[in-house]
Amino acid sequence: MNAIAADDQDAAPEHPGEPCMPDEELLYDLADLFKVFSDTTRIKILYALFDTPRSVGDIAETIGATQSAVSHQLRILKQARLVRFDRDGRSLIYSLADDHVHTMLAQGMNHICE
Amino acid sequence: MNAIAADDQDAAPEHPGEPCMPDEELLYDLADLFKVFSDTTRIKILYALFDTPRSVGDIAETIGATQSAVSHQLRILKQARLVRFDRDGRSLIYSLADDHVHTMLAQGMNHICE
DNA sequence: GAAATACATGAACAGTTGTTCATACGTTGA
DNA sequence: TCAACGTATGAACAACTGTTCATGTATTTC
Repeated sequence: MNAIAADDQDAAPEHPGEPCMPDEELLYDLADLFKVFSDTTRIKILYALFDTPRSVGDIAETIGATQSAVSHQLRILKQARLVRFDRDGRSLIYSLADDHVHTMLAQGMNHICE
Repeated sequence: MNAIAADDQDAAPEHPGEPCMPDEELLYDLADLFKVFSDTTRIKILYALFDTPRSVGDIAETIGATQSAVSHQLRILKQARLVRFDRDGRSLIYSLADDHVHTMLAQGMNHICE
């Protein structure tokens, strides 16, 4: 579910002060987005795909997790539109959905290593 | 620190900017950082403080939560160094720790509203 | 077609998380 | 000092999350 509040535009952003308080639903979506990044397995998957598209089995081997666990987490990453996949024979080749994901990861890492 | 994967089999660093697979511990820290942003109450608190330092009671009233719940979450935000506080009489005035927090929130919101 | 491969999915379980309730702590003003 | 206020904290509980195990589905090869 990726519902975006369509009927709520708060004040104009663009200052050291953002709008006061975004719509409740938007805040839920924001929390949900961060939640996807908040698990180690999913972070590992994202980093495994950082610059290399991989099959599910490849991911599992790379990060040292079972195929099932990876598949479960890929479902969540897919729902959040953080990864996408193409078919190659019987394999599904996953990759990061767009550069936004790179940015989010880099931003977080940047904060950690300040 | 700048720890790169220790026991990685193969690596193909081609993307400008980031290593292939960071150290396990760093990935845990990264997941933990995102985890702090992954709760609605904490997101509300951060937005309540986005451009206005506030006391605990003020925060609670602003976001519509109990004082206790807010205090519990502030402890987590403090531990993550996302907020700081100054004393004013018997009140504790909380504010965002630094601009990194603004950036993280904005980045996430940016992704949501793409 | 059947077997094999690659992946997805459901149920169940343990571990974690956030809230409420009650209470303790610390500061202020009389 | 004491009472009142603002905040922190611990325990308990319900809700959620991620893993494993078993099985199902889809695609390819024989």
